Amino acid sequence: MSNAYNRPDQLSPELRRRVLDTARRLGYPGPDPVARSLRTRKAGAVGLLLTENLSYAFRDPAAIGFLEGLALACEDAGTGLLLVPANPEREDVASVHRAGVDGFVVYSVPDDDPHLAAVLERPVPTVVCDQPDLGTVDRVGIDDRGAMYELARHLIGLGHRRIGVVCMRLARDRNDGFVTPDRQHAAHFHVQRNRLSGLAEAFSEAGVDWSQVPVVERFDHNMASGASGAAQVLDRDPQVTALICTSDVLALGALDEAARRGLRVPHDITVTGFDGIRAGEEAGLTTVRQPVLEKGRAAGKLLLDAAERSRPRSVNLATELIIGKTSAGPRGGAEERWFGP
Amino acid sequence: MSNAYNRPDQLSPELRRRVLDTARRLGYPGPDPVARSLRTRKAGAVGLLLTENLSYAFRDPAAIGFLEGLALACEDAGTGLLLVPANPEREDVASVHRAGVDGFVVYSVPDDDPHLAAVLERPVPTVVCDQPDLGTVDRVGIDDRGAMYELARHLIGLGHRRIGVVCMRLARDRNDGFVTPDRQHAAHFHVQRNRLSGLAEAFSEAGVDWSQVPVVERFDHNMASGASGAAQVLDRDPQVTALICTSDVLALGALDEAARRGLRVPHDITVTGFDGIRAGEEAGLTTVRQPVLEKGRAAGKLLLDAAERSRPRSVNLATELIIGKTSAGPRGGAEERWFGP
DNA sequence: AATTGGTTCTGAACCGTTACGGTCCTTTCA
DNA sequence: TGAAAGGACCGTAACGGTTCAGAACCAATT
Repeated sequence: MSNAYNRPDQLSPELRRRVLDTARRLGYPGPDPVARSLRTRKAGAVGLLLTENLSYAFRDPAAIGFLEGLALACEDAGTGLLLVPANPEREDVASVHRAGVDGFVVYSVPDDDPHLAAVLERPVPTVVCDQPDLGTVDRVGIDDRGAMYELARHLIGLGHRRIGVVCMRLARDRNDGFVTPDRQHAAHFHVQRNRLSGLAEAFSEAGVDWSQVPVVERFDHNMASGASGAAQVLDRDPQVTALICTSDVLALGALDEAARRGLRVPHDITVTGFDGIRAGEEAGLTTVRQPVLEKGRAAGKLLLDAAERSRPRSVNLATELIIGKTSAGPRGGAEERWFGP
Repeated sequence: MSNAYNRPDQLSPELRRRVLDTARRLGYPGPDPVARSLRTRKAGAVGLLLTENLSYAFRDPAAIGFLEGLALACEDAGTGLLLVPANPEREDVASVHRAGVDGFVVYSVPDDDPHLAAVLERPVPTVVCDQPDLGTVDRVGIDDRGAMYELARHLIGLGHRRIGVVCMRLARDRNDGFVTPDRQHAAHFHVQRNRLSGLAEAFSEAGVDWSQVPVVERFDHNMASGASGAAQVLDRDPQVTALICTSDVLALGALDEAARRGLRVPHDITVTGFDGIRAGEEAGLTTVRQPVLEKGRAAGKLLLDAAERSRPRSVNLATELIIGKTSAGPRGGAEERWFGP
């Protein structure tokens, strides 16, 4: 029976035809995929866990790029890609338990996320992305800290000392407002924590008292948040010469807010982002480009190669500092370069 | 055992604790989702079948919108969303057979696609989207023909009689070039066939000989195709006053090509699209807006409500004609309105 | 003391498939 | 002609859970 469908070489064409015929006559719809999966211990799919509402993945350009890369890798391997619903509001981990998959990719969730914990308990290979290295599972990411450090050095070189920062959410609780150093340090989102720490390091080295730098957090990740975050920084300190955003989406919002206030970029104020999305490129945004598609593809490859069960691997992809048209020396002041201590 | 995990009320807390304890001690990772699915006959996921490489879904704005809507519906229901790899090149239907899902959503595949046939053979509820009404399964879509007819009437009202068309692929075989009336009529992509037929009807009514209208087909769906398609039309007949594209992405490419040729839009030439994507909106494109997100959501709802197994439903969503800045009367000629026969 | 009712717990059947090993039949070669 | 070899076919045992019937137990009622 099974052979008739899956292994035509194991039986005569005669019998095969007869079996298939009667199967059809009896209304047999073909082998049941779930039963097959149980028996063969292969689900033919990998699960993707994201921190956000499923639909968010389709609204954030960087997430879309990641998904595209991951889908590419799955496609190559003929595997399905199961988007696991993990509503961050409810602590409903059942969806993770219910997912019939051969492995998980976990993309940018807070390190204390219960869904992540649930995934790690499942006895399947896992790849975490944009997360701290857990030591027990594969990881793919970038050097967020180093990349942001480099961007900061660029701004410092231009002469910026009085800056403001707009960042994405740092933890699972909503905190739309200024961020204490404590909260920065304890941030549960690995990516944001490292980007901020790269900034802090560079500016501290340049003699800036980091604890005095206004850092504004926004829970929602969209342009409106970038705009209102920028507004909050500018209201607190209208003298800032540079607005550093931890994502391009936020930076595009900040550009909107600058325009609304009649500030010319980069003459009156410098704005920078992070990610290297298309819309940012078109706006000439100074940013750090990260290979989002490659990240997704690498995660997929890592997961699907898990056959060679060596010890957990950790790959860092290269980033590139893009100097666009939104950064320049502080207004008025002569372009003052900084050459280190 | 099962009860200890899933039905805490069925046994004493004492026993439950003991069972869970020994389970942990024995390294039992919790109930196996696949085995559970087999027994309960519920996979907790819906499958999505697209005509294109999986990764394409993340590159086309309309597809992304659809996915977002579908993901939203799945999220509400706590179901997973399985992207089924259906490489259109290979006729490899196995992925459809292997998918452990409770139902399928089929999005814009050619009506002779073997994957679609495979889905229809599976004994699970199915919703087709942007497909002809099969009568046997639920359907969601728009009135492509009517919407395009309306757009055509707008152009006819502006005075356009000499037009060219750039459309997406009409069948599974690649045909980058002019399209015969036969091929138009026999097109396997329901959406494209109906959009073209809406155009043909309106312009025929206006006295235009449709068989003389240059219609160019492009297999790949991106801006470059739109540009080269527009170029091919303009090379054949430099006198056309309007370029009608069957998608916004193609239209944006056509705008590029017009600019390259020094044609001012809409003064020298009118360009129209279809879909109502963000980038088109920003470009002021005249187009038909269709509610892509709603389409996805409706498809998901239809599938997940399938409990009430009434007869197959068919829903049409409303579209809206958007008159942008890319359409105007033909150059030189006085704006000449057409009031019907 | 026996019956009733209710709760907690145990065991077995089943979901549909694939893997495996055994039987049977045919062919080949000494 | 008989033995060995090989191919085709078939039956059965898991895979790991859920469900459900009924056993066992305890308390309360007749």
